Formats: sequence, C-alpha cells, structure tokens
Amino acid sequence: MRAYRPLPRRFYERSSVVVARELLGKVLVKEEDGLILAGVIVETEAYGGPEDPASHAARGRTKYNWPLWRDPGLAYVYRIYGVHFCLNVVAAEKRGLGSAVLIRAVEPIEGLEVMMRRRRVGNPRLLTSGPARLAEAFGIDLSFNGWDLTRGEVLYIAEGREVPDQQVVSTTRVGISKARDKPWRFYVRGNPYVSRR
DNA sequence: CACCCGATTATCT
DNA sequence: GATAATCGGGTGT
Repeated sequence: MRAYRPLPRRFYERSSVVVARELLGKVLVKEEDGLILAGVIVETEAYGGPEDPASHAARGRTKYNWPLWRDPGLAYVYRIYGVHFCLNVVAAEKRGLGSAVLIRAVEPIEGLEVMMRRRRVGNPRLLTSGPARLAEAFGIDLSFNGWDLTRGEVLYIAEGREVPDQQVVSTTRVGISKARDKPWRFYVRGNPYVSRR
C-alpha cells in the first residue's frame, strides 16, 4: 500500500482558479530511491491562458512552455531570473487552453533533513516558503518539465486534508506587473510557510 | 547583435 | 532598501 494517493487527472480538469483553491491541503511528494520528501501545499496562484497577460501562456508556445498546451495534470517547470526553478501544474477544463497553477509554498512534513542540506539553511521556515525555495528543497529542475503528476511516480501530488473556506485567503498575485488586479493567489491563513510579501 | 525584463532569493547596507 | 545571481524570451537596430 502506498503512503500517498496521487490525485487523478480529472482533479485538474477544471479552471485553474478552482484547482488553485482546491490544491490547498494536498500533498506534494517526491520519491527518490526510497527517500521520501513531502509537504502540504499552503499557497498557490492561478494563471490563465493567452488571455491572461501575466501568464507564460501569453508568450505563445516556446521551447519550454509546451506543457501548458498538453494534458491537465502535467508539470510545467520554468527557470526564473536565470537561477531558480518554479513548479506549476497544468489545470484547465480541457487540453490546450494554456492555464496552470503555480505552487508557491508547502509545509514540509517528511524528509526535512534532506531539504535542509539542499537548501543550506537551519531555519525550517526557509525551506519551502516560496516557489523557488520549495523547488530547490524537492530537487525540482527542468528535467521535470512535462512530468505527468498523476502517475504517482517520483514526483506527484497526492490527497491530503480538506482546508475549510474559513481558513482560505484570496489575494492578488505576487511579483507580476500585468493583470495585477486578479485575486488569484490562495493561501492558508496563519500558516508559517506561506511566502512573505 | 544589443538591450530589456522577468510568476525569485540571499546577502549585503 | 538595493543589488547580484545570469537564463529564457521578446523587441529593435
């Protein structure tokens, strides 16, 4: 019996805004040769298709963003500022719409020692409280671009705990210059691993 | 080819 | 608060 149950593809076959909200409380899992890393998703952001100027889909298809136009449930990993990686999961009512959800923060629950070694920090709060921080802690790089997160192998997202609406905060997205009015960032109120800003 | 900007973070002052 | 890290993608000469 598996420790974590991967979310089925149909979970991701909804609008990215709905999926971003529903991903709160789910578990990001990485399995590397028996080593297990896991963290509860506590912060996400929804990005639309080409009609959302803040989305990478607005650039049209490029060498790296091709997963955005493939099946919901695939990972879209990109390099940012030349030095970091960020993890998205493709989410849309149907294939080809270009929308996705950025995983911005998780609360680490398994594999803390390995994460601390990779991140070279002692304070647990600095391990995974930001999209590039969690990518480094989990060892996520461009080799996972296009990875199918529904297969339950190596890197996937699993069932977790329900987060009641009362604990969910919706605000505008972080770090963008276009379409700044959309309230498509979601996080768990009071969780210490939510990224600061 | 040159230049600018970016879904970020660590490390200064 | 300011800056460097320096890759991917867009734009303009």
